[in-house]
Amino acid sequence: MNKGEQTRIAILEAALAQASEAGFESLTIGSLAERAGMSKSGLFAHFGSREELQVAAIGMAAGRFAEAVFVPALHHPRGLPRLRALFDNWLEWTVRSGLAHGCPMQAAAVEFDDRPGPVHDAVVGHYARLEQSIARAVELAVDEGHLRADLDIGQFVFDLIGIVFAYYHQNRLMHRDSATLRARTAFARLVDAASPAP
Amino acid sequence: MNKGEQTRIAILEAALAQASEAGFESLTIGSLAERAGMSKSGLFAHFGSREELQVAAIGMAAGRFAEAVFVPALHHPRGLPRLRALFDNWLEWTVRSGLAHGCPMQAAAVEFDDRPGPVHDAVVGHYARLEQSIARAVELAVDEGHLRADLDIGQFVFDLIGIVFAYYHQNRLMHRDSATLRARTAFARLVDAASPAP
DNA sequence: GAAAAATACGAACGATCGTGCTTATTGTCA
DNA sequence: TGACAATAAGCACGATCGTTCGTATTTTTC
Repeated sequence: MNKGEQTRIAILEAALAQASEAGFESLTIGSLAERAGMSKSGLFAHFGSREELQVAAIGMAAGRFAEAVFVPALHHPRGLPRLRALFDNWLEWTVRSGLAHGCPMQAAAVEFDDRPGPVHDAVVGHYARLEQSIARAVELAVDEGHLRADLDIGQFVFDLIGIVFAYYHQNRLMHRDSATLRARTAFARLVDAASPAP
Repeated sequence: MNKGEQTRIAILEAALAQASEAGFESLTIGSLAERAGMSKSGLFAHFGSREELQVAAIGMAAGRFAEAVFVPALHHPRGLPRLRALFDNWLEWTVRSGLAHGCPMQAAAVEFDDRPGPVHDAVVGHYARLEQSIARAVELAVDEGHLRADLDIGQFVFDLIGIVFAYYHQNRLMHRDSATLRARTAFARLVDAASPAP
């Protein structure tokens, strides 16, 4: 690998850590350079602008997310087991990826939900792909007969997103230890309501 | 009312609009002064620091929230009707309060979930009171016999938060028109599962 | 209406912002 | 190893950041 690429990765690594702690708006060239142990101009040369840096960081986060959530879930058999794995990985992915201070993607989602531009588009794209992948996994569970054939998949995905977001809120902001149990309980109820009639 | 107080309110009004559009981190003295139509120093004099301004803005948002969500809900009979009103108002409160670009409280929650300080504490305090008020409304619904006596109220509140957060995500970031219907469907299912056995 | 108090402004501060340049250092390949 | 390309640093820029201070203006009070 080129030297340039690996420092670029190191920079984005630092950027994700920073974004996890204090949001994407806190991604300034100066503070990031200090964290990465290099000069402002040296860091800046890897990206044409701050905005491109932010977009690259979003892409990096999306890659990490896929690695931590989707890849390991593929080792579980399709259907409900894989769906469960997806859910569990989704809950724990920030911690498992060394981003213990919150999901950077969620931070970007809130900060850029109404600011058009490449960063906004990157975030929307990530969540669109995420929703689609989840929907696909639910579809497989229906095909396998693990879930009802007449299930409203879009509604199922909506409910799932709600559980995860509530979990992050209760866990990260409110520091409620009960969050994990609550999320699992909610998931169990969701699956139960979507199960085939006996 | 003092002249000072009313300009202070006007400033905080502008601050909420700004925070709704681009988050609390974007609340700079300069841009806010321009939006409020006064000088930086003149604006600054109303608050000892930027942090105090942010805390005051959180307080203002909390007040607006209570006005838009809780006060009108009290006009509905206690129990399920009031709970429904709370839910509906919660979904629509930003639009109804002129903060059409997103919930400033949610922005603050994500931006300050891991940054200790007065702003963090203010946000946590708001959500703690919010949870408690919702829990009280659920409790009343149980007392009225509208919901099961053995209902896990904490879990119910968790689920409700999830629905609202998923709604804001789908509505504001993803611009899905289906978000409202999805949220209402999820709420109906939540209430149904919590209803007394027939 | 005059005196006192509250409020707003203008200018300036050191620091940091994002972003260009130019120069040195380093890595890569013939 | 030498030549060339890639990468990092140094420095400087205009702008803006939060904040302070002295002064002008307005509001309140007597």
